[in-house]
Amino acid sequence: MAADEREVGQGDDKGGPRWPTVRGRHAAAARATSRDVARAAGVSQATVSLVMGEKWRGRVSEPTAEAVRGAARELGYRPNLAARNLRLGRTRTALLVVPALTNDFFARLYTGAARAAAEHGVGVVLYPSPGGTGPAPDPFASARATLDGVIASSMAADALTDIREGGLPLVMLDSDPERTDAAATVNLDIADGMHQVARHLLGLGHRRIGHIAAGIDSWTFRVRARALADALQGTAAAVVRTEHAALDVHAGRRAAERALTGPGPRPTALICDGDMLAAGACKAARRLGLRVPDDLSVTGFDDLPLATALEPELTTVRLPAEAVGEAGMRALMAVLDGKPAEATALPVGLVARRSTGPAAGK
Amino acid sequence: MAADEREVGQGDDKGGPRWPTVRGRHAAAARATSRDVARAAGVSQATVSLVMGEKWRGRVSEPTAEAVRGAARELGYRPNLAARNLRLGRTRTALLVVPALTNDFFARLYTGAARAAAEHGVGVVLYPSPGGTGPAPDPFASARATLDGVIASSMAADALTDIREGGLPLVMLDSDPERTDAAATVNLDIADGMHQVARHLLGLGHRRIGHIAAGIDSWTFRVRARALADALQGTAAAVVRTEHAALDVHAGRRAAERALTGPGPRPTALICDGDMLAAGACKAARRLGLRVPDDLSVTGFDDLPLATALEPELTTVRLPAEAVGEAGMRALMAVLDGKPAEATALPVGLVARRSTGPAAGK
DNA sequence: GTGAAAGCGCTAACAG
DNA sequence: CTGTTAGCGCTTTCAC
Repeated sequence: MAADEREVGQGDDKGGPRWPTVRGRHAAAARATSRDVARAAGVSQATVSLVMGEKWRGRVSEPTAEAVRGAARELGYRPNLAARNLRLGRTRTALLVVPALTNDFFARLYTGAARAAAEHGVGVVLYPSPGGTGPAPDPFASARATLDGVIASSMAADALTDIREGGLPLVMLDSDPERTDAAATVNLDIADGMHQVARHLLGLGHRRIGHIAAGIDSWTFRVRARALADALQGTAAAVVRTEHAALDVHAGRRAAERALTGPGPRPTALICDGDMLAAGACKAARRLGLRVPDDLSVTGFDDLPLATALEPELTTVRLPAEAVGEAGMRALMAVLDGKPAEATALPVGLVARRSTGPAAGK
Repeated sequence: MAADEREVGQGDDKGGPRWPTVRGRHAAAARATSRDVARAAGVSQATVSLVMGEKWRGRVSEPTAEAVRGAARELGYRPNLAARNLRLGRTRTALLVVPALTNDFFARLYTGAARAAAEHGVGVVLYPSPGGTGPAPDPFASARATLDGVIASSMAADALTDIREGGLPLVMLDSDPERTDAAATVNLDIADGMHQVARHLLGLGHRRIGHIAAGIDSWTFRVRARALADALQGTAAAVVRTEHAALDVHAGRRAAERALTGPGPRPTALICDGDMLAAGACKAARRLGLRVPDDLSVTGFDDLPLATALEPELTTVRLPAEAVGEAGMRALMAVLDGKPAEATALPVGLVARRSTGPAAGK
């Protein structure tokens, strides 16, 4: 078929208008190549390459350059990326692996990464790993692009073996900074975020705390549990109940129901590992006839748009997702340039809204 | 620099171990090529290509094939995609252009498209257009991959001129089926969805309806307004108020406040162009001391996870996003195969939940 | 200041 | 059954 296409596209190489013409079976115009442009402009193909690559200063005369640009415009010339990539051996493209698309955190992460990449003339291809935080199967099958490097966010440490096999530089985001062979790491100060939540609740007089934890085995959630325990250490408060849930509203609601109706004293506050879980907790409260925040305080984590879609709005921890994406991409660029990459931990901040209030009397 | 790399990687072409070795400035292993594999297996480079491409049956003996596979594994050989793409003239990669990443609809769209693509051995690269539904600036700068085709969802008709310039086959999703030069179109029966909403509310006795419309100039929202007017035509009910809002919760809340506090009789039901707007409407109601659904019924559109994150859960219109993505990708595959693509319109369905109820007695 | 030429790594036709 | 060969379109020396 490729041969057929050549036949049709180049059969009249030495006469008649070569372009536009029909290529293959669907009526798509055969793309002009730099040789076509050269011919049209009456220059050599190399000159076209020089001009199009903005490398002509002092090598090609101004009128010639202008002629080339004109011919290129005329023919609708667009350089063939496959050829350029092959020749250059690099693609100026990075892959961003995320466990989910649905989550606004990752959308913002992408935005930041794409911005930083653009500054370096690099593109970003998103790969939502089908297995969530678990093993990421061959992203090269999906994002078929040849890649210069990979950034992965919030994945389990061993989820990236397939990807690492590609031998590409890897930057890990929101992941265990210890147990990793990534070239660089960018993290959030998750522990501090949880400390802030705990202090906030402590200050409001809460002593019996329930923890709605994400039932996902990844660094970011392990840190949350540990930090919460740390923060409560030596205070009058304690986690009286921990319930695990998948990261969605329904699972969060059921976990919160368990936490609120289980044996023992009822928690006056529910700390949730994510805003989605917190939304579920709010639903659970309402169904149990508890008012938020009067009877029950609820905190989230992430500050997704969901946090302000609810009423009352969620007290939660704001994660600088875009900054993480930017820092991650910059780290990758540094690695690609052979510069040493330092490990970063970005600050996070509690956003106090209406879902938390003073602990109910007693 | 590229020259340097070649030097380092291939300087000892005729002696010593060629692989692994150091390439460029960062310590990444130079990738083995099919020639390296051929040398290691003691066969010609073409044979390697045949074996790796699963095209060896009846052309290469079993032992030879096994030797090649062994050598490839040994060397960690991965075919160079840039080279393959250049040679084949196609990349088996499609671009999916969406106006937003944050929206679960588009996440599901991607899932469906990726599944259908995988069946054809095709990859999907996601391009979240920075300008939302507006003009999509050069996605080729971002997704640097060479592409075989483009699928665009919910974009303004003239937002794709840059993309179309690439001369690639284009399939449009959730877009005006008339005013388009796309090779194929896949749509949702949005009008029917709005009709269902109207009938539902009519049946509950609502006569004064407010419309919280998306202030976005795209087909999908124009249809909603028109269909609503159609559906109410000749009934006892009418749209007493229309307010426009950007597609987020806050804007939705403000628009709903305007609709509920403006002059004239207050609507007993608010039809919203999207679940996010409906979430805003619910917040507005609560702030105005109105109970949903007792004092005010609210409907959404899309059936995002947000719809069930709220309490009460939203009555909304479920859009088969994954099916749209699948159909879109299949249409693109058909176009690429030169087959005629038929225009499709997928059915949508009302999901009645707790945010709608009987109209409050006059 | 411009052109000629050498490949990047791969596939597919063709020759043995 | 296996090897040789001719490029895909581009970038980058190197001659002129």
